[in-house]
Amino acid sequence: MAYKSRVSDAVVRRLPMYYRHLRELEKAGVVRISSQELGERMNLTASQIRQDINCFGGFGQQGYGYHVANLKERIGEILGLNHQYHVIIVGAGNIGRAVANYAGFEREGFGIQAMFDVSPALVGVDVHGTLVQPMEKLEGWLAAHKVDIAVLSVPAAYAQQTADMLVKGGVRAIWNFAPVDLSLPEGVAVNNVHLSDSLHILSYRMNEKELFETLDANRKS
Amino acid sequence: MAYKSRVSDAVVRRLPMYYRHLRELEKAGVVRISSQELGERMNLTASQIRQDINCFGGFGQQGYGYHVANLKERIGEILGLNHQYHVIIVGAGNIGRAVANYAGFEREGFGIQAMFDVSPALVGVDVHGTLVQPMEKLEGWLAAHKVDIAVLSVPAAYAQQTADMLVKGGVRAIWNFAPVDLSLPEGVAVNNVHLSDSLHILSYRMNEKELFETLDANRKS
DNA sequence: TAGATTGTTAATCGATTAACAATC
DNA sequence: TAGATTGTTAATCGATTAACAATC
Repeated sequence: MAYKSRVSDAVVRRLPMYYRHLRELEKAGVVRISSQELGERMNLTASQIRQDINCFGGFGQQGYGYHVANLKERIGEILGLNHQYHVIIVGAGNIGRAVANYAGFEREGFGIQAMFDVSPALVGVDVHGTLVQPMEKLEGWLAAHKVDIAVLSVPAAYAQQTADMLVKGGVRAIWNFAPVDLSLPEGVAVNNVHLSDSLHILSYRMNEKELFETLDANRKS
Repeated sequence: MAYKSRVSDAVVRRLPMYYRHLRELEKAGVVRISSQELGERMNLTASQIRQDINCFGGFGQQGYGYHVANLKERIGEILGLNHQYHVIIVGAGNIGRAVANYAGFEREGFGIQAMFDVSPALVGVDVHGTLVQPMEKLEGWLAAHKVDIAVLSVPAAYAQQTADMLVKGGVRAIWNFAPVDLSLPEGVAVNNVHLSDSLHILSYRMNEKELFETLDANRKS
């Protein structure tokens, strides 16, 4: 039976945002906060915040609000940030290397164990302390090591077949940077970073007003 | 009066996805497609596809479906991909450089005109044919050149103030990679690529089942 | 013309907001 | 205790799906 998430995507997408704001508040020395205040800060309604948080339990206290450090901790746990993850990067191009060099992830428990690429020019190169291995070694690595998360940053044309190999090798989650909608079996988590989609949305937004002026004008005539 | 988008965010987020799939179909030599078939391919209902497309006009034909190349072209126009954009990159760290090196954008009309960074180690470095300039030159550059889009890839702590300077300098759109929710005036478009949020969502999803088993167990007791 | 498939209106479903009783 | 603010139920709003008449 397919596992059906109990929490809507809309809520899940807001969780990291809560975490970010709470971390900032904690750093700023704020001890308690009401849903009202947090809502003003984040541009959400107080009601929505209380609903969101209550998907996971009652972490507040009537008459008081939420304890910032505690709520941050709880949401961190909900996000799975209290675990350690073994991460590999498949595809050591611009994006793969940028992810590897991003120091923050290591600190948060996402430790990069290995990197792979097809290009002979990249094989053997040291990226942030990890040597790039040839792609042929990927299958063997998966057989010999536990890998929780794979960063998939290969060209679009190879993304699906590489993902299949990762899944067969026991990878539980794929952070997908290839501009492709992967089809994966139940139980394997994915999240996409579609850079070009994001840029296209930006260019849509900057032109929307003008676009509808044109469309409306055409409809009249 | 604030400009209110006529198209919901849910629809806008699907537009680049349509564009991607139609481009693939065109490349594969598919001439026409029905909303039914496209829906199966994209995991959407036929009804939703027709509703989405009709936000912008009737691009199909009864009894026939949609002409792939034509619809792709129309959606490209809707996304503003028929324009040329002047882009600058502010912050030449890992992400800024990865974006600069990504060849696809240049081809799509997003031409990188300049790059800026505070770090003396980066100033003067050639990134994909563009020399990194010191951050002090940013204000002058904005005064002297038309800039459509700024890629904002500076540390979180400097993101808002840098964005303010960009807006003052006439930038119409910000592609924000800093893990911050910027506050910007009406009329300036933003789109965020929050990498760490995305990774946190992934880690949530891979742990959700287990999380609720724990939460449910705790509730019983 | 008959068949297919859109464009569009109506029905349903889910997410957000409002309201308020519970309780710290 | 009185005041504040949550947790939670009910009302509203918007997005998705279904249905079907229009039309190629």
